[in-house]
Amino acid sequence: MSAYDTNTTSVFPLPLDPPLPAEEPSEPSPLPLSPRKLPDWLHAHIHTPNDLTQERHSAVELNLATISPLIQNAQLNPEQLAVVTAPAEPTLVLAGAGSGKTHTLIHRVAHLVTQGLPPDQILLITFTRKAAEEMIHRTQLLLQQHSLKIQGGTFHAMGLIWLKHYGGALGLPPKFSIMDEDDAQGLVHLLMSKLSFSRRKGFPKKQHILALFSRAVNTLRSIADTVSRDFPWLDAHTPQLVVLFRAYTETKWRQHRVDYDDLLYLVYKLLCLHEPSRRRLGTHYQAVLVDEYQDTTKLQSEIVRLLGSHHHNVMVVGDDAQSIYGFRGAHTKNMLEFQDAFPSVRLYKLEHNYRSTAPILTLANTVLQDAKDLYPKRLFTAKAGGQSPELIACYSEQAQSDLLTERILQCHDEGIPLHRMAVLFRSSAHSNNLELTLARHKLAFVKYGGLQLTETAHFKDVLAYLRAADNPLDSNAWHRLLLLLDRVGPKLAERIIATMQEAPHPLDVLDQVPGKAESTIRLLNNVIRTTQDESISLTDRLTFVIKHYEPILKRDYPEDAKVRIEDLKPLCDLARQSTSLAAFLEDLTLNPSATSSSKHAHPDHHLVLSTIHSAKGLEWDVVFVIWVLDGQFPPVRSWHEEQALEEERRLLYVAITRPREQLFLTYPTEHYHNASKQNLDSLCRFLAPIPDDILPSYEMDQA
DNA sequence: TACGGGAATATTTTT
DNA sequence: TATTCCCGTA
Repeated sequence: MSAYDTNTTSVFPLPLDPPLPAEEPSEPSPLPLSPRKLPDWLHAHIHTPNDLTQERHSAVELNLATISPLIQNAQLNPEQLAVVTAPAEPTLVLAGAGSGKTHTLIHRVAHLVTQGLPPDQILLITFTRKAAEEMIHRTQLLLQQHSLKIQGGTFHAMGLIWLKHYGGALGLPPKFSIMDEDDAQGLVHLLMSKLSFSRRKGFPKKQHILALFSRAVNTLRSIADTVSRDFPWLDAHTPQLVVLFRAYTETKWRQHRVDYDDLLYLVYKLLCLHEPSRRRLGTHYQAVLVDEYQDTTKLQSEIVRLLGSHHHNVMVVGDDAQSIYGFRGAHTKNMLEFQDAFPSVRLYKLEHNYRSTAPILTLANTVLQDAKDLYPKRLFTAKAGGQSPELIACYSEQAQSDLLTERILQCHDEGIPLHRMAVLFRSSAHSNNLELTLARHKLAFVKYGGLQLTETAHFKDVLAYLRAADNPLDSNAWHRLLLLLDRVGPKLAERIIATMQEAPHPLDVLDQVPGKAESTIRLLNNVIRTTQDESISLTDRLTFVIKHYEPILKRDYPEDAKVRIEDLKPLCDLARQSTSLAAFLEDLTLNPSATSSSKHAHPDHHLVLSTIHSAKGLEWDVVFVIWVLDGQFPPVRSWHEEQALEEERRLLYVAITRPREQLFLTYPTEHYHNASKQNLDSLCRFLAPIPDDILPSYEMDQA
């Protein structure tokens, strides 16, 4: 950590600069119109199987002497070994689904360590929390004591760490808090009404506005540009959106708060503009490894580029066929553009699938063969035999749930533990009926991707106390708290918050609010002051807050107040592990699953329900994909957008490549779609043209 | 200005 | 289908 200690105080003149120019910047070069055509450089670096053979031999001979037993024992195939022992230069690894990507990456880390690179100078970044956890965990298993020092996590988690140490150079205060999605929406909503951009005149909803802002930041484009590119139907509101974005940015900054995108954007800005920081970070990390690179946004790939600008020892791993975060600004072309950042890039491919049986892989390849804009790649497996996947038409949603329950129990009886089976679906709500049915049969399950405990009202309320204590400028927290009080409504709350923002001692303002709510506001203030008291243990403070909140909870939720109080218990357990209030809150916003993980400490005997997005990188013996009904998957709104449809196809590909042994695809043959007022009755369009010998289909009997 | 009732609406996916 | 937003009333 020594590299962090010095020179964080130098002031770089960048105070209230909004992240993006309000005026049009120089136009980035437009996308090539025929993205089907692959860039020339890609061909230049393609290793045909023959090339690979030569490459791998030289790699083996060169490095065998220095490879530790760790790597020799790892049973890497030649392609993987080539990646593991690749020279320290820009490297792009195209790794197909189930090709041992993580396995390869962690052995690459082991290789670097055995080559003498200090573990704390290796940076391992991924895009999702789950992938990060998995990778760090497996690295620890492999490297034991060394791994503790390896720097790794999600882009956002790393961003936070860097900003804490170097953010001062941007004028960022040493202490700032992180906004979650809800906070961001609340703030946008507030500013909208302040600026009287009423939704009446067709002004977009806050979710959409935020999506737009996020897109702009993640693609490094101006608001106006983003509107015309990605949100053309909002064109009439561009001037207001620009004003709103600036207000949003300035308010965040004034309140010492950063949203998810800021965690990346500010790092980007720091690396761009503050040479000392760039040099320090760039030389500190001697090797940068990025997983799931296909899900990287422009903003993230720029950070990678800047981090590697000194040593060029950057390895990125990904699979363009599994790029499923386009809605967040990721694009398959980001993967191909790696060359722009590092012209001397070498390309490696991992196409040997170790996960699935041949019939499953054939189906996966078939789904992908009509895909557009993808790097040509065909997975193969040595796992011969295996059962064909099955497509099963059910006559209703309930029938689908019943069928699944039956099959799951059947597999369970055949000796497959519950946690080695998973049900996957396009969107979270698709599992609602199934969840009820499973519960009726007393089948234990965990769900990834649904409404988390952290998103429930009572949870957010309690958190608001902690957040207000941690950062008295946090207007969302105060808004929430003040509205819990009787006789305080939006107007009064807003007035109080506005006064607090200006005051040198914000909390003192609360003691001087005249009017009917005077005493309750004072009481609230006392609670906050106590919560700030670092001499009391965090757990005790939390217990104190909950005690104060209890009567309010009983008032607002008289029916299930007891259940909700029970809900809050795990929070106390979690608090015990945190060193400070600030650390606790950070952990909670960046890692909300920590709450559920304590709740499901042993998901060992639980069936897994998951959105396909959350399932990426994971595998099970048996996988059921439900709701493969055109209109649900792919959703109706993607029907007329080619790009969106392509992403849906890749999403299906991700789902199909999850199982090791058995794959079932099910759908109800008929379902009324409320939003579009039409009846959905056809099979998912990507599966419909597939012949029976690849995907045998069955019809469920009427009960 | 707080609050409750009724109507409109649009409905992913993650950090 | 469930939320979210708007408006009228106390």
